[in-house]
Amino acid sequence: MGRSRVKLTIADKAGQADAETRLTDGDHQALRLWLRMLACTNLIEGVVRERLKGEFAITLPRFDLMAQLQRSPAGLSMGELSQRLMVTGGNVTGIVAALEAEGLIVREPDAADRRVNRVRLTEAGRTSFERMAEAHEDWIVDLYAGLAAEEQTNLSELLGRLKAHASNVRN
Amino acid sequence: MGRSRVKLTIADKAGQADAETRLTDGDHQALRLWLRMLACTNLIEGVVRERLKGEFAITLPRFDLMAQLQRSPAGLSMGELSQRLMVTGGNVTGIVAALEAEGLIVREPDAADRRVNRVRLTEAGRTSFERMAEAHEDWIVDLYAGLAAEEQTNLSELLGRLKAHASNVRN
DNA sequence: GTACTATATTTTAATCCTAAAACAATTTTT
DNA sequence: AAAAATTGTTTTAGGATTAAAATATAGTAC
Repeated sequence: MGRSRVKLTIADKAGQADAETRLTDGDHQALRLWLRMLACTNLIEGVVRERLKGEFAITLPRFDLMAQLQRSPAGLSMGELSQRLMVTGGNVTGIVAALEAEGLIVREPDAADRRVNRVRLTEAGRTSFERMAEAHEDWIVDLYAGLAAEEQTNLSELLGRLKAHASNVRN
Repeated sequence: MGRSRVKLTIADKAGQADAETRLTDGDHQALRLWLRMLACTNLIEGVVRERLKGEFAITLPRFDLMAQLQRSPAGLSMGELSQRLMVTGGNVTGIVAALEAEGLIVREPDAADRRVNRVRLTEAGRTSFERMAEAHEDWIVDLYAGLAAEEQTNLSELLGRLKAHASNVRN
């Protein structure tokens, strides 16, 4: 298990890119690969954030929360949102408060269980989200258009195996 | 350019994983691929953050900043750190202040240009970082061990092409 | 040499995020 | 039914992040 010095930059905002340029000879293949993967992901996520903000004046977390609500027209509790978004409850509280202030969602106490707050999109929120989601999917399709369909399948398969293995390692 | 409804969860903490499970038939291949990629990256980054915190009581941004300093023994200015980490100056100010308070780095005014603050690792910081960096590289190698060397090369090549294309799209 | 401009850094206000504590309401135990 | 345990949500304290404003110093133009 030879170990070389690690040279890395992990943070990599969409604005500029290239954590990789920091690497030196002698670094492990896996480390190089990781930095390249991180650079890719940050690049794409940065584009999405930038455009959501520039074209729709919304942040990614708020967009994600609205996406969950759109898929559950009957509404979701704070706890369900927390699970689906895989963030803490306190975090959901803040994002919901912001979206509610903008009139995109409403929050009403559950009749059956008074501990529960039920959240759903307003009509304005639903309309607004639909427009954003269309644009979002187009952006992603364009960003990945550099790879042919077969290559995308190939990439997906490799990532699936990586994810499966890494999930085990985590525990 | 057919558009289907977008169903997605982007946030994906290391603790649980799987933004993908939120997808429905009819979503574009690129969107599915993107969510899988995001899930992978978040999984691995989560493991790294968790272990850095658990085993070394340090955050990832602080680790990254120390990594830059280790590669520049003569020290770096705040602005150079900002460029290399690809974050804003205000962000660097905060991280540097925290690391300085822990005695891992020092910050001293530049003799030639009094606007400049020069930052470098202390001896304690250097020793500490070396131990962490070794562990870090081992973690990454293990996390990627589910893919054979050839597959890692293949993955790296695909990501390289993706990054090149997406970089163009961004502008 | 004074005024303008450019550069380096810090500060401020906003957002996002977590972990842990505090609260409130429901359910279970006894 | 009272006490205990569980569950859902919010609050608090600590980080990380950005954009934009404020400071401080350096360099340029006149």
